[in-house]
Amino acid sequence: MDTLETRELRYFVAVAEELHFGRAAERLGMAQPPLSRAIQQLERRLGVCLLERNRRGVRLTGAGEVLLHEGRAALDATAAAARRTRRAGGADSPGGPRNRLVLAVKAAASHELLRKLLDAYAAEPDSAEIEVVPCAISEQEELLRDGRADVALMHTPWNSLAGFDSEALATEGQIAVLPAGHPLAARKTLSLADVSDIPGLPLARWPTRGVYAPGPGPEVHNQTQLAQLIALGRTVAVVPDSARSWLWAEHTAVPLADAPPVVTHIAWPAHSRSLALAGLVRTAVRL
Amino acid sequence: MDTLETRELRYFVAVAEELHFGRAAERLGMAQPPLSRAIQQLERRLGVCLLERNRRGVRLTGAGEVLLHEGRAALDATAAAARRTRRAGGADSPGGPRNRLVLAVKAAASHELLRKLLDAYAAEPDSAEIEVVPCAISEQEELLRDGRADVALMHTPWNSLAGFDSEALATEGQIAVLPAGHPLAARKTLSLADVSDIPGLPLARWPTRGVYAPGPGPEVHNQTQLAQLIALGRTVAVVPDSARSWLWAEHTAVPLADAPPVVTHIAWPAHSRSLALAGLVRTAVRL
DNA sequence: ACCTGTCATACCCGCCAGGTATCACCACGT
DNA sequence: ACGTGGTGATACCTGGCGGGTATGACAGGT
Repeated sequence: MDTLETRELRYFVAVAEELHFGRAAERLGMAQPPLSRAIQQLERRLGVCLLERNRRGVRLTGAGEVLLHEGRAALDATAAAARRTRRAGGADSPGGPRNRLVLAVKAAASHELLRKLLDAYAAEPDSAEIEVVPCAISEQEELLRDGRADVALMHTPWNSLAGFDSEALATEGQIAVLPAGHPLAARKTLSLADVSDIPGLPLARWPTRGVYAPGPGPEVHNQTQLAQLIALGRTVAVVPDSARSWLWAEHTAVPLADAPPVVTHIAWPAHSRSLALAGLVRTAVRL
Repeated sequence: MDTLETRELRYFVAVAEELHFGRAAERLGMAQPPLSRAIQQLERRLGVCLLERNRRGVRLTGAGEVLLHEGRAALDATAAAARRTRRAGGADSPGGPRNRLVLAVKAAASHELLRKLLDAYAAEPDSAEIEVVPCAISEQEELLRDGRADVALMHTPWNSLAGFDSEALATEGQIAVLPAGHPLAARKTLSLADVSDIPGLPLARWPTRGVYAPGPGPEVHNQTQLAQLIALGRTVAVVPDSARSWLWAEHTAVPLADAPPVVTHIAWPAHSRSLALAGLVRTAVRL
């Protein structure tokens, strides 16, 4: 009577994202009429109008927005249940695959810390196998939520720790990376205001979830591009202190006095009860 | 192919909790054979053995334990989606019911703070209606997770804030409540060690999720009972400072130097994006 | 051996999810 | 005004599967 089925949620989320029954049906691999009917039934069962069908297209109502957000979370949770159960399967078969943890990391971030963590954990008795999955920083939270990863190394303030349990592992300041010859490169320390508006040297822009914020600086999408553009005297960047390890001879790093500190956390789904995870976290906080 | 249906999760959780197909089927309002078949199908689709059926009963495998935990979380999330969508429905109908927030509080805890919060929020422009739901402290997290509540006043260290966003609102120490005539009642301050083992005056025991920890003290399940037993000289209790407001003349409160401080938080589901909630939180942190 | 309690199997039925064909509607062209 | 294309809704049919009843297989307790 009042239990939403996963199928209905999948259907609604597809329609709400496409705002078009035909395209949503195609994405779901089905015909359009049964999809229309399913959504109508969903609205009747919830006693709520989810979509506003006016001529030419569909719009979400307030309740529809709520169901889109909550439904995505619910679908993530069920997908996580399936994935984690599959991975746990066979763990009790004698001599079967070892319990395995999937660790999501932003590529090249905190790799010193990561190396130490992996070495220390592997030395522990009864340690599980760790599969390291490099991904974009904006994907880490999604991976944890839908069960593709069990634990992640995250960096505030870029990652949000909302909804996860976490332990802080390290704190570092931020530096401005300038072309070696630049006048400001001679300074002992700089402020954010100093570097945010240098004439002829705009701050580089990173994509956030695939889209670039508007601004004058060049769009970069990997660290090598950034390094080159700085070396060529075309841009400046603000990065955490540990990025010094990949700087070139043509770069100069100057500490930023007022930039927010970057904190590396180990984070995991709040309800997780895995012994292997607990061991990894214990190892991490002891580093 | 690989999407778990809500129905399957409901079935499995019932079986995993009962560890008995017959009783689980009865609880689900269905016959036992289709339930057996559904679980078998689930195991085949996941490619994982969830239950160990030996003679006489059923036991969970490791994968089964994982699915029980993760499945409960997923079911909570879908139930929350349905409830919150229903409540959001009608909010856009002109002149319809105001947007409403459900606030879960432990009965009688932080009632001074609660009163100030409700008054201050009601004075805000565009404030939503607040429905206050009193409940046991162990139920608050469940209410937030399955959508019966939108926000809660929680108290560390008794509540766990795992999986929620929160803001700390107030910190208070703890006091020992003694019978007025007791020798220790003359002391200016006490330590936990002082009160944990007073001859003839054992610490009262509160239920945690309905069950009492073993121990010598009397079992109490509400504040009036506790007050009376203390007044009769049968027990001692350790409570937060704000509990002074309900003490009797026959009680004496003595501060505890080494008890962990009690922090009152306002907490809400981490993914929540409600404007009304944001307003309430803003009001709360300004108090 | 018997009975008892457990879960699995066999078989049947009715419902509903999904497909196809079509309609109703509106915004466009001209 | 009139087609025309593209939208979501309706009508109707069918197959699969979720669910019920009856029964089997098997292990313990007596």
